[in-house]
Amino acid sequence: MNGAVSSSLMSTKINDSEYHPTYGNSSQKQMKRSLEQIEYKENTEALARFAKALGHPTRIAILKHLDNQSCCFTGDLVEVFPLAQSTISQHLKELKNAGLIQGELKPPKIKYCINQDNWKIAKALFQQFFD
Amino acid sequence: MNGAVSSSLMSTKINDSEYHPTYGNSSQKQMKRSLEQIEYKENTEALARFAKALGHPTRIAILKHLDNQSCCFTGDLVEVFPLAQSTISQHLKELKNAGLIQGELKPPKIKYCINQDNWKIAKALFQQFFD
DNA sequence: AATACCCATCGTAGATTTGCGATAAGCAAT
DNA sequence: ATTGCTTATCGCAAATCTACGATGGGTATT
Repeated sequence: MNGAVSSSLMSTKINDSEYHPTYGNSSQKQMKRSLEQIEYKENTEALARFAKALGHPTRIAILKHLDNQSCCFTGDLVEVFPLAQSTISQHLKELKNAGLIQGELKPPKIKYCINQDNWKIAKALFQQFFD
Repeated sequence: MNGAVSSSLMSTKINDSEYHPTYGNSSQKQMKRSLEQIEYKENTEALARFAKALGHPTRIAILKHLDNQSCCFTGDLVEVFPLAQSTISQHLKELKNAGLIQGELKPPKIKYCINQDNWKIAKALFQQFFD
């Protein structure tokens, strides 16, 4: 059901133990929050997921930079932004998990590019959402 | 400089003490975080701000609902979603602060609609972002 | 003025995010 | 095997987010 989107979203992931914001909740410990899962429509979660990834100016800026340069290395970004290398790396990870970018080993560096397939999906989702 | 966008974004707000995610930081207390403000390009923050507001499935669903019904009351949403009234209200507040919706007093209720002006701005920003 | 209705706001708890420095992990060359 | 370079991950602290119940505020109506 979420096949086309989610499966390709994860195409760059190494394993599945990555960050997954599960709305509703999968943990077993007692909570204040309602236990009942909220079921959202078809593309609602996918769109929210993309939006969440875009919800930080640094990540927007990274994507813009990637789009301009077509590709770049982590180190390039560290020089562009006044943020620690670990912080940049974390933002890259989130963008990767959201499926918006992909990394390619270019030893000793890692080259990041926009993930064009998912980019198109995201674009379509936003376009459709805004009518 | 951010005139056209930001000023209209705030058009539905009552006062300015609302939530403002200031990237970089305005508080004076000692922090681990870098004190230097990060300056982002023109529309980067505006886009991130819209994206952040869209970054939760419930808010996407609320907006879809508003778009279908063209308008609706808080109470309607409370019936649609398995969430507390206060939670719905909070999501509405965030959407309002982001400028995506606006409220109109319709005693004893409050009628929420899409803020068409800012909707167009957001749409344009995302469109331009995705090329 | 008091009531009733609807909704916002407050206060709180737990989860998540963001940031940093420090450390580990991966790969190529020596 | 060791070194060097690059990047990911860990562990922590502070801030923010999400959710709830409880309370407060505003606007008719009685």
